[in-house]
Amino acid sequence: MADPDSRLKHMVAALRDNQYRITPQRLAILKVLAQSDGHPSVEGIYEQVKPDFPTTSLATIYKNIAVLKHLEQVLELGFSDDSNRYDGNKPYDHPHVVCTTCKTILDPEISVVEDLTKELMRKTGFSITRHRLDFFGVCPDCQNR
Amino acid sequence: MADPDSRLKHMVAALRDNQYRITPQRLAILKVLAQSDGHPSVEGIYEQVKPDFPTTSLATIYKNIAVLKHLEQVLELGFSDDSNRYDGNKPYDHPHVVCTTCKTILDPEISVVEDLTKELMRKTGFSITRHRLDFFGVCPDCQNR
DNA sequence: CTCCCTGCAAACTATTTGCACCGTC
DNA sequence: GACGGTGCAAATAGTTTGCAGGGAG
Repeated sequence: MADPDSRLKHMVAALRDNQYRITPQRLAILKVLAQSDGHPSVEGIYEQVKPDFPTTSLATIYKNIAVLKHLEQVLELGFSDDSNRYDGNKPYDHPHVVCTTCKTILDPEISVVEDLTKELMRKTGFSITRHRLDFFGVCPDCQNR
Repeated sequence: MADPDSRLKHMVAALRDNQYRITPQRLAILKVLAQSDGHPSVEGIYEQVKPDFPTTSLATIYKNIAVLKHLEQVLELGFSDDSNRYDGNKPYDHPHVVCTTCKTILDPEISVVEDLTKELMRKTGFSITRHRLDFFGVCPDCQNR
């Protein structure tokens, strides 16, 4: 995992470079995304920002996420049956392991993804540029209950 | 791919076995799902059923899909940024290759999925029961334009 | 001082639900 | 004939948009 503090600085720089202003609310959202290993939801970000900015609205969270997605500074994990989750640490495609009980999301180490992509391109003729690899199950903690 | 006709019979049998009635509309929806290699959307099913049943409503499609999901006779592929797609031929988890231009969805042959799952279970301690593996790119046809 | 950003409320859209009539079993 | 299914319309929920005031640069 990247150092959260350097991730934050990198995100701020990316915003400045593109003439986006650094407002306190925006900074608070960035901090949540840069520090979180937990892949927070919009609601989760909202809850974490609220203590500092009680009047914050969900619309602001959504608007900022849209900006960060556009600058490729956050990875959006959409789950059609659940709320979206966001990864500000590794804003690029990578596999996830999801606990269906406690909703924890892990970033496992996998090496074969590139090979797999190449194999598929060869077999299908597609030029593949993105992927979404999710595995669902129950985490060790939830198994022991 | 399974023989569409035998898939249809299998789906009808699954419904009968669970005391669901076979209405003409329901049968029409089953046919679309059993025969389609194209992984249709709700809207797509709707369009294909309409010619035979002009008064069909989307609600009926949704209700029937809910039944079929419950009986595990259809695989739902939710895309948070797009409408859901359905696979009635292979109603179990398997990888997909999606063309981001024409929205075609292929079922590629991949062998390593089981190995990958086992590796992840060993590394993470999760007990993994489901997966969702999507690769996105541009299909050969769309590349030549 | 300019103009982007925020936050409220209203709008939107895909999906779900309620209910009366219809048709399978 | 009983009761599950259909189809219309209304409800719902997550997300997006419009707009006026506030604050970063």
